[in-house]
Amino acid sequence: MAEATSRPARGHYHHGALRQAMIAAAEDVLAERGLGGFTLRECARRAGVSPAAPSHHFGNLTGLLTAIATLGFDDLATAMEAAITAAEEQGGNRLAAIARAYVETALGNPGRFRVVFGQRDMDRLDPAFRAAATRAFGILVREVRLSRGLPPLAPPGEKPAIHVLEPDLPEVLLAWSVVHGFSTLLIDGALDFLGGEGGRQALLDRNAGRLFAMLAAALPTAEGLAKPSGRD
Amino acid sequence: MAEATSRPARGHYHHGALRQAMIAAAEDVLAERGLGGFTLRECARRAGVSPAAPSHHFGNLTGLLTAIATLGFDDLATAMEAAITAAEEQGGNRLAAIARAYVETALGNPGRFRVVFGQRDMDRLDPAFRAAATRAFGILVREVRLSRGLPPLAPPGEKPAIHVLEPDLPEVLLAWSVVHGFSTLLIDGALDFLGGEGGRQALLDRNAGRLFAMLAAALPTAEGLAKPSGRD
DNA sequence: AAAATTATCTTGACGCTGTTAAGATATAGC
DNA sequence: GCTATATCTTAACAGCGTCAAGATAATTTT
Repeated sequence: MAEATSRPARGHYHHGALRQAMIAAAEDVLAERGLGGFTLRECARRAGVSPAAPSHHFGNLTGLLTAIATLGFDDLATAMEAAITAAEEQGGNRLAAIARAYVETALGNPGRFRVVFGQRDMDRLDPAFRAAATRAFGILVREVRLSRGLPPLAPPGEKPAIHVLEPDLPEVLLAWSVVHGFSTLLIDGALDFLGGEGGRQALLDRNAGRLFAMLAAALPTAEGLAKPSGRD
Repeated sequence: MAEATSRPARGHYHHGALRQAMIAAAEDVLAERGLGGFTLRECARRAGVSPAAPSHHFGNLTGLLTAIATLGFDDLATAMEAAITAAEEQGGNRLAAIARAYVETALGNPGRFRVVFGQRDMDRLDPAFRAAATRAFGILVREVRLSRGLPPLAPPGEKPAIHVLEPDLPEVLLAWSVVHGFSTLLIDGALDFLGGEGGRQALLDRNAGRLFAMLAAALPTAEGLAKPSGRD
């Protein structure tokens, strides 16, 4: 689909919007063939340009993958925030909601998820990528703290200072590890031997409830400190 | 190192022990260059044979990676069992011990760990691989049940029937997800932005204690049920 | 408006990869 | 000692990412 986002106007030269066409092609290839079947030449082919063309926009393959990873991380954050909104309205557990959104996103496009977490060369120090990563991480930190009855670290909009959250780090790591681990185990096929009907999605549907409920219950609530009294 | 496990006796033909030489070379390459820098030709080069030679022993690259993955899974299981033994003698928490062993193994050779979990084409249905995977999974299931005060599913030595452990599946998934997620986040560099002294190993050392303690505490103990009656 | 500059894309080539077919050589069986 | 089989080499193939050089389009300058 999205043949090339815009055909070469007349001749062969000057695609015009190659950067976004390459990204669109890359997303398609990742969705169709996964990360293993992903090649720069195939993306260029779909965008209707020569293999050397993308170098002007991304430098090299690493640059393209970094761009994809940035978008992927952004979608991850967006999916989590949407899940929070939905949970707020329907009164569900917020932490379980973002956990579900995280795994669902990974399962929806495993190739892309693998790019986000650097299963192939990419630049983790790229500013845009770091910004997307920081945003998603900030959501997780905030929700973990809320789940424990603690106020957010900073007013929304500001990026959280990294060293400030040190005290909560183990709790955040627990939450992230659970959702990330479950995601990777699922998409890498490590759980396929469990069989059952419906494949991986069904495995998620069957176990997500209890799994994330245990996660939420595992985070120790801060009782005596701060304003809000913890329940339990 | 381990130049070729045994030099070509005289002429160029007939290495003699190519299979194990290839595996040794592959382990070296994975340790040195990681999965991204891993190639079949480089392994063949180190083993002192032509690029086409390994095909008689492994079929193709997938076959070699499957063999490596099998050994990797076996080592994972061995490390976990050794950790249990150590924890028994020193009175530590058994579940925390195998969790630590799992992450430590992953961090010790990330390239190999990635092969085990199929970041590159391999045959997950290979009998030897499945046996190794089942063994490691069996250890995890047993320890999760012990941690909850439940008896093992089957006498040691017999392979656990998969569908029997269904009731405990969420708990097992929680444990596996935590250790696997923490491992992959570490080796993929997703936590590097947290900075701190000592890098990833230090990050593990600093957080493993509370992280795995929370995991152990999160597994609900089976208090009154005794017999294998379903609960909840 | 014409010319010069810059950005963009093509062509062609390089060394690398995994895989295959055909031939050479060593080991094992008879 | 001859034959059969397993093992390895050589040579070639297509596909990969990348680079240098040249062609073309868009933009800016004059």
